[in-house]
Amino acid sequence: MVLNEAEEKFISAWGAIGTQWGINRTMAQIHALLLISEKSLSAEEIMSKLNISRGNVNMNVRDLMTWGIVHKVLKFGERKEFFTAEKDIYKTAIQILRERRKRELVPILNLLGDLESNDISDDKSEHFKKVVGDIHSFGNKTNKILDKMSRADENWFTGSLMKILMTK
Amino acid sequence: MVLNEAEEKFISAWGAIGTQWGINRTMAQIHALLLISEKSLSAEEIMSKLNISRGNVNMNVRDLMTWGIVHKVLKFGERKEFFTAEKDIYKTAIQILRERRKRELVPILNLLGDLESNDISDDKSEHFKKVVGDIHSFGNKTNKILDKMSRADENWFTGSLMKILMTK
DNA sequence: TAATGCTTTCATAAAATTTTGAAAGTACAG
DNA sequence: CTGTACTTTCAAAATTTTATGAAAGCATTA
Repeated sequence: MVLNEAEEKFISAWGAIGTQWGINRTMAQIHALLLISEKSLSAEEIMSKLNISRGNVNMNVRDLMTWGIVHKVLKFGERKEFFTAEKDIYKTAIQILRERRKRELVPILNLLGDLESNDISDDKSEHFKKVVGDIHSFGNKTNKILDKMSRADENWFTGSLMKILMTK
Repeated sequence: MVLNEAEEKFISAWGAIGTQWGINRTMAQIHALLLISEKSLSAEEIMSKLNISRGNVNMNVRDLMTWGIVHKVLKFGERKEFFTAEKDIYKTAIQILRERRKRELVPILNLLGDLESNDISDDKSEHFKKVVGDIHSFGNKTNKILDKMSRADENWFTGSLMKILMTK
């Protein structure tokens, strides 16, 4: 149960990219492994292919499931649980976009709103208000765009948006 | 030389968001501090406002400069160096987009290309080839879109793109 | 009910990242 | 050239994050 060179390179690269984007390496590697596995894998198999502990697999697989890009698969007659990754890369990307928007962008927009409305402090300078206002406004626009994008279909993304951009 | 409550909240939040996106907390906080400082600040001032060491300031400020979102300011008659952040949040976002594309997306596209062309390993399955191919193709499209976007002007982003998306 | 086969938890260990601060480096002024 | 006012470096310390694995939990089967 060993990975070949190409598979290893792919998994390593996925892990490295994940790290740069604030995702823990092992979680990204499990995702990569499940992507390139045609069949769903058991915890046992993930452990042995990536050489990691049971607890580590359990935690990271569950985390991947909260992102909605890995799913549990139950096989008839098998007591064990198996896991599989969404294989459509477009769907995967949209799902990550959607989750990050919800988990990270929305909360900071709320905070910026608070900073603007609440009179937390009297000595807020005009400059501070402007910076916060600008970021809030830009963030709101981005939020709307991402929200729409996450509802658009793939054809729109690779077709219309591409054309609009490329003919500019 | 103390920050008020609103300023502290803003800086903390910026640091927290940075962390989630793979940027070290202090670096993000220095950026936030420079954003809300109308005047450029010396290393000394950053140290005392954020309560961090000289070395830490030096390393992170230099890193922020490599991202092109913080700049050195020299004042006549002053031996000291001062630092300032780009205050236009749109320009800042585009600059970060541009750098991440260059530093992170381009290298992974190169690797995916290698995995496809080189015969690194004989036993590459059809499924593996498909996954790598799909990701490569999606990555290439995204790369082109981001490249174009990073050249577009703000009006296009907040005007045209918005309209296109909102009327869908 | 007890044994079995598996999943989950979580305190502790290990690893990775970040921070410190003293020493070395640099450049300018006198 | 020497002193001064700064900046930079980097080994070691502190902190944060991640991983381990044994024990507890939970169904199912005998």
